[in-house]
Amino acid sequence: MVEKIIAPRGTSDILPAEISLWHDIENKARKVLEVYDYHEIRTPIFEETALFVRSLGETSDVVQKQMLNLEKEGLSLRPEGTAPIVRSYIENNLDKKELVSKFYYIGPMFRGERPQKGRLRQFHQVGVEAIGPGAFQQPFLDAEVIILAVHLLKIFGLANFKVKINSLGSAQDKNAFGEFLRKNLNDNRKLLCADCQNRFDRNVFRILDCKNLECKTVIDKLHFDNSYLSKDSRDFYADVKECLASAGVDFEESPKLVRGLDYYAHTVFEISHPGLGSQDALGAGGRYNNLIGDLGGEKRLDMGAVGFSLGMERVLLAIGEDKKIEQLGPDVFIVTLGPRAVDKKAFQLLDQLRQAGIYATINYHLAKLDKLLRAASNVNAKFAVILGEDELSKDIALLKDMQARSQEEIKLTELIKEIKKRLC
RNA sequence: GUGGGUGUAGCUCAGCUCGGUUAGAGCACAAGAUUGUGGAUCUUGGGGUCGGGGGUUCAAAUCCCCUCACCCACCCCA
Repeated sequence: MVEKIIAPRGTSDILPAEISLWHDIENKARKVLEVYDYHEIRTPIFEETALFVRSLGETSDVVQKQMLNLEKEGLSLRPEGTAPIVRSYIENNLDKKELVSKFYYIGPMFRGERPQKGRLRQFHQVGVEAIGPGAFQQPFLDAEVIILAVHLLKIFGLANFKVKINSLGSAQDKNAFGEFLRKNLNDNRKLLCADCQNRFDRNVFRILDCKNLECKTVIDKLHFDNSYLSKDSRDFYADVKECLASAGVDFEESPKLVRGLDYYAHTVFEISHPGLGSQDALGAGGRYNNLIGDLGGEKRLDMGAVGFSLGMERVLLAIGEDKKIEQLGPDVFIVTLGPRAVDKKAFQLLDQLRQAGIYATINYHLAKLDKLLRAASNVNAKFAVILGEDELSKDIALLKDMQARSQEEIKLTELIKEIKKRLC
């Protein structure tokens, strides 16, 4: 007995039956993204491990336990899209070549987590990054990116999602925020769960979205007054909110919103959907000005950068089964009844139809007429062309409209013209 | 990485608690009723390493151990 080889854990095949859903959201996404002046970039699926260690943070869980390393030393499959794009931006000197760099990407990401609903080891993201010097520190870019994310989700047919935003402030403010948390949580430190005891030193922000009930009550007692934000940061945040409001984006301020990746500062946001269960984030993003310098870009240029990514599997989950796009069937299903399964003239006709750009297929096996018509009906064919021995001897075909259930004899020489006419 | 659940026909599942002839149902598929006209009905039929491996037993889908995969939650995140 030969041992069966199965797909690796946490991966799944996207079969032809469901690919139209993917094409649909990819096509819609590309159209909207181009309208917003974002352009596709394709970076490698794997990178130097050091790239992610430096950008995501050595202590982040993604780096510590979720990275899929390749056997070739020092390489890892990309767990996210931002760091590779920043790497490419710097490596290709785009900061010197263009004032404005607005990228989008669509593709697979990899994380070695235990699979769950809405969480795979190979998953797909569509995301954007807007990077540039000087002017790119404007708050309208934060707003633009959030508006774009919302626009995409709406175009995908989603409505029931929630946008939460927060500001972590500048790098200094973020430190102050951390101090603020440590100071105010210190008295109740013993009430926190074991995980949070750990987080207190390692990454105090993570305590804010702990699901433990004890921790939640402690956190709810905290009073967030943005006092740790500088005046500039507060103004910046206010501008972002104003832009969003005037664009009609329905958002909710969430002072407890923090992100797990180290590189975020200033604006952070997250879009969640109630139908997704425990992994309810459709997408998330924020501002990461410092990452460019941290990865070796020129600090003197005072870079600005902001972006987001959406999880495509989660988008599809949210869209739900009921929205399944109907499979488009062939325009023409040729039914041949000759002694051999496929008659030569029928095959020629098939080829001519295809050359004319008409979606056509044929029965490749010999069967009775009723079975073949049933087959044509099962694949949603618009027309059946019946070519039996009678028809072939007279150089005609029976053109059958599958929906109207009507049929008529057409000369073979005029068949393609007639089909074209009817398809219009 | 931790906890719980599930795995039986192409699909959805029953059977397992309490071991016992040839492991079932619905849907799907195939043949026929209808020798060249599709979505209905009826009849008949093909299909199974019971996830995999090991153990207990006269006997295992059923009990025990190991393992793999999926699902849900934790963790983390898209």
